Amino acid sequence: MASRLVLRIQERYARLTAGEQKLAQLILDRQDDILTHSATEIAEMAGVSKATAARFFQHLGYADFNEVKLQAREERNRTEPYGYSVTQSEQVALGRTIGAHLELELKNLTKTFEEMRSDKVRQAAEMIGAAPKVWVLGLGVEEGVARYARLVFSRLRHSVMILGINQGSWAEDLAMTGPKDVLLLVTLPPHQPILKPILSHAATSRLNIITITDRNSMLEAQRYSNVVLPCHVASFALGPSHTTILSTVRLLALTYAAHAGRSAQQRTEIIAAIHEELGDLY
Amino acid sequence: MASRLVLRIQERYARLTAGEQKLAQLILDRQDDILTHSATEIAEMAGVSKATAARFFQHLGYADFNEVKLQAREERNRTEPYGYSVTQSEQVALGRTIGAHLELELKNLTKTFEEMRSDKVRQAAEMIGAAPKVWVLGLGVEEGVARYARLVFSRLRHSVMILGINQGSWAEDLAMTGPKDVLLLVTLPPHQPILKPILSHAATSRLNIITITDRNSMLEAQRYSNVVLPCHVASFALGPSHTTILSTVRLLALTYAAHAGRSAQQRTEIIAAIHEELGDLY
DNA sequence: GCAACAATGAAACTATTGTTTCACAATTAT
DNA sequence: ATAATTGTGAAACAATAGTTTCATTGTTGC
Repeated sequence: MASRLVLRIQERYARLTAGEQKLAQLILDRQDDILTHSATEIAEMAGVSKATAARFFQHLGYADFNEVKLQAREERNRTEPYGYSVTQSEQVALGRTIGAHLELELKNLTKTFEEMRSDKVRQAAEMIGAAPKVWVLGLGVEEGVARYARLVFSRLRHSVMILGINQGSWAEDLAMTGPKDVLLLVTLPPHQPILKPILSHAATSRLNIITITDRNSMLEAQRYSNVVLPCHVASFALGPSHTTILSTVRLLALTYAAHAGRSAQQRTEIIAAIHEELGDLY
Repeated sequence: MASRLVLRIQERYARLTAGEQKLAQLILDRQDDILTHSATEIAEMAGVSKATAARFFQHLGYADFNEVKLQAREERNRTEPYGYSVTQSEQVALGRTIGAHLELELKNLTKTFEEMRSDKVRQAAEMIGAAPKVWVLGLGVEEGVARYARLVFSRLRHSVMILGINQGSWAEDLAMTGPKDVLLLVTLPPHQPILKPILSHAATSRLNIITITDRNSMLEAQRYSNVVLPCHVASFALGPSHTTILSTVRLLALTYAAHAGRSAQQRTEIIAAIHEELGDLY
């Protein structure tokens, strides 16, 4: 970091006075502190007076401390980098249920994304980009997906919230919505009746509605939505499959991330850093 | 890095004045400069007056610039040693996004289920069948999936509950667990530290643990789990893909439904009837 | 068009940082 | 020992950085 300075210190270290050696040692140990700390702070940390510190840098050949700071800054302006990779594979084994399940899920995914209109996805991403707040709503089984969506998007932008996070808080939450806000709605049959009044209020508040739903509900959804992203949700049992729904949420998030560019990426990095700070293990 | 500051700026960016946006942009572009440059210098670089800069930081909620500097310094000390584990999403050219996304998700699904051992899945289903209670646990992003799983399984059997449904309720919930109960754990990196004590308690309580995780975490998971169902979760960005995770939850539920037979089917019918009674629309 | 209001930079003002002076203590040479 | 020399911190001083005030310029709503 502060290489010139360090070299100079090393060269003269033996001949430095006691107080100066304290300063020198501190700087050798924590080179970056020159960039971020004032001479006064460095003096304090080393346990010497400001006067000694001022003289120290002069003895090293600098006109004043400012020259030290500028040189260190200049030297630092040659650094960056990172990389990353993903998962691997292994063996094969099979069971009848598994095979059938896989087949159906693959078919759902393939159909869904082959039919998906990229212009609609982009339009949705742009709406999210322009929204002061983004509200996510999923009732019943879809609540899980909604929470997932909210977390994924909140890594990419600010002000992403679950609508009605507390039972019966509809009124309070709806009161906070405003024009251009986006409502990301995830809904599959059975559609719950409470949805109607909520959507009606959303229309009045001039929210933009993005609906992720199944193909059969698509026409219905188009009546109240700005953008509909329809999915194939065929399933043997347990009601519709949410696998494709979740995948579509991810596609939308990916598209938004590409749309938002640097800002989204920065946010992601910061959140990863906070995770590290919290001690989360990768 | 000046993460808090950047988050705060992102949140308010749209509402900032022209001069403040110049400052904001500069800081977003060159986050480290907060550490090394004076407010005066930053103001100059942004092309605004010192006054505007001073006001800017106050509007962001800081008492003075010194507070900004100190916070940035502190964060740097916490996070500097590590790199960021974020995928370079960059240009998955916008038009190509859907295709690339589909391709990756298909690959994840295919690999996952081709490698999945049907005996393990059946064993897990049987454990669920024999359990007095089933607890579902997913932290962070996995919480959404956990809630989904809980709802899907609660349509098939009684006593399926989220573990720690209320923040900080770990102790109360864990106190309710008993031998032979099943803990269905969904966890992907970053694995949160709180998991450890919970699993340790679970072991003591003789819970059977079924873990759904990624292949890389598999070995680790085997140490504390009775059954591990590993998934491929490769992703361009946004952290691991949960699509396969969700699909595996469904596979497990399907397998359990087949295992439980008539009892599960009855329950599903009853719940459908209740939905109708509530007026939900199919 | 014209109030009312918000945003801004210049400059006054305050706080902080950095340098120099000076008195004195510690060391060295004689 | 004692004088000369060197290192040091306190404090005076100087230079900068940061904040606030105030007049001016836009902007918005009517």
